[in-house]
Amino acid sequence: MAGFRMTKQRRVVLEEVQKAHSHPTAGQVYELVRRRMPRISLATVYRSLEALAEQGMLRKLEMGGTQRRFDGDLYVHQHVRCVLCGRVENVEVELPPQVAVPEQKRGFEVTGCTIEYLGVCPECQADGQ
Amino acid sequence: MAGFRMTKQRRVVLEEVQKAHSHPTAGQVYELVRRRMPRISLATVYRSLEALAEQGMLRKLEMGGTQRRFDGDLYVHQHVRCVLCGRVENVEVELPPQVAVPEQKRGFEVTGCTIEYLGVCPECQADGQ
DNA sequence: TTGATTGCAAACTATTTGCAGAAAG
DNA sequence: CTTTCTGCAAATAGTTTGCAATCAA
Repeated sequence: MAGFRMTKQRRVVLEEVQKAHSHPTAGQVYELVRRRMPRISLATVYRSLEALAEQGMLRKLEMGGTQRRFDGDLYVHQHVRCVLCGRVENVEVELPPQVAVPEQKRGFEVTGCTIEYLGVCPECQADGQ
Repeated sequence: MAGFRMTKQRRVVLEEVQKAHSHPTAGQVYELVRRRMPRISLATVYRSLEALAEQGMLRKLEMGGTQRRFDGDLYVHQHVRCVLCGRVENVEVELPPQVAVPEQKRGFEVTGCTIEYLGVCPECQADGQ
């Protein structure tokens, strides 16, 4: 449970998530990393993403949609997700305190608050026409 | 694509989601429905939930976590999700207009906004001690 | 050295699909 | 009747796990 080791694989996974300014899924990270390390396994990518998120070096996005996504940008922000293609982009939202501040709700000890906007991204708007 | 038929199976699925004041997953709905219709198949439950959501008779929750959840309560509200057990409860949140109102964001045509609180539910708090 | 990590393959979980027969309208 | 729906079984998609070999500290 203790010693986290920064292996070559984990370093590459981290770098790729950071420079992908998209919010890649594990599969997408795998494809990116594979260009530099063809022999890495998908399982290692999953385990690396998990371990890096646990270290707080990247963020695992807790949002709707089927697949999990990862974000190398640790600055606090919210997201818009395209309901058609699943693409996720950052948005700056002024969160008024009565929304943002974690508090007791229904007996839950609240630790976080996520705002997710849903919509149609520019590309899908174009495709739709 | 057109004619929706209210079959016996769909009626039971709808009733069970409505009276379960939890926010059941497809598997949970299957278990509930099976008590009244032992021969129903899981595939039918999935297809019924999908069809009923498409009719607007229940709501498919777009939120974090592994499994999809369904909500028979059509009144607008937000949710708290337990990060340990996945349980979801309703919360009333006053959404200030600058947060709630769909608008253009990053070129997206925004159609909705979800707020999800994350935390630890009372039961898991007790277990943790 | 020694516990943590990797690659591989197999296992799992949640969900979807093809199809022939059954039922709704 | 005709079209939609159901049950079953098989197929997918995404993610996780067991294990022996390998590597970081």
